[in-house]
Amino acid sequence: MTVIFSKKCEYGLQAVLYLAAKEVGGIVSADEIAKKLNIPKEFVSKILQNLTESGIINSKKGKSGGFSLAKHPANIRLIDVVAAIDGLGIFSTCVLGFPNCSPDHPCPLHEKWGALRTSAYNMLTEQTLDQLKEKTLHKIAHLEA
Amino acid sequence: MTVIFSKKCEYGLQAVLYLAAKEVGGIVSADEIAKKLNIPKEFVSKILQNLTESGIINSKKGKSGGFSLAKHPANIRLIDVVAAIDGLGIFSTCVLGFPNCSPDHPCPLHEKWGALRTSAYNMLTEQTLDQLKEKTLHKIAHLEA
DNA sequence: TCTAAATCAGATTATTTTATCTGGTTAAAG
DNA sequence: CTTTAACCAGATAAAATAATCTGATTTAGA
Repeated sequence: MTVIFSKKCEYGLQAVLYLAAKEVGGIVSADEIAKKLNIPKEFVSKILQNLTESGIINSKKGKSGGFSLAKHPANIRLIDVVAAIDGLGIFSTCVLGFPNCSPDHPCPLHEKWGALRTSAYNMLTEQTLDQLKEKTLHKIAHLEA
Repeated sequence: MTVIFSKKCEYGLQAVLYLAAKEVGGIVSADEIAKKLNIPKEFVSKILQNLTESGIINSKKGKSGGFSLAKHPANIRLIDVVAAIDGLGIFSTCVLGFPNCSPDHPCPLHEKWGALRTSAYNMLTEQTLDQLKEKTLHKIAHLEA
């Protein structure tokens, strides 16, 4: 099998989208996120810790604690989450795994893949959490089915 | 880090491109492929065996044996190699890892990602080994640098 | 015929990724 | 002040991927 984002990154994206779909500033526990998204709790907790270190979300300790977005959802782009978890290597390394793939020594797919990759990068840069709120709410509503 | 194709698939693509860059019908040993592409020999051997089972390449045993394309390079598409090694799951599973991602219950990126994914699929379907021969030769020429 | 060079098949090892566990710290609420 | 529900930190385990090893078989050529 092949992958675009690591599981960590997929879960991280799901989690921040979930946070954004709740009220702004709302605090949500890792337990709730894990249950609603069907993600292993311990795993998502670790990911949420990472995102807290990255400054994308805030954490509140102690009883009735949990996580909330660190910025307004209009100011959190999907690419920020990807960069924090998987890094941006996917947008620069050679799709065929050739070394030194560059305009000077391009791999056979350099141009064609580069164009697609740029489109993907731009899309992830344009899409912010607030723009996806409605769609996220719809998706979440159908998760138990 | 994140990945598009598995290492197996990257190496497999490199290997068939290499075979196509050599004369049609030419036989190349796993050893040569491994050395030229800087791929672990035992690993690429296994991959070449897989591609032989898939009918993409032929193998010849014994002394002066090796591998050659099973069809004319104009009839081998990159998507064929990807399908044989990684499968086509990447073109159907949800980029965010949500379950049941479909037109009925789309994830927040369903449409936008779907468009990009289709472009990628089409590109890999259109590109055949012969079309990439010149570019492959150029890339190979600069691999030792 | 014998040897060398190659593929083939299956097992094994190493590394990375994914997931879990254990115990500690924090803080709200009674 | 004590309990409880949460995050936190680091270790560990499990699974998947990447890589290697061992020995067998095949075949061209001296």
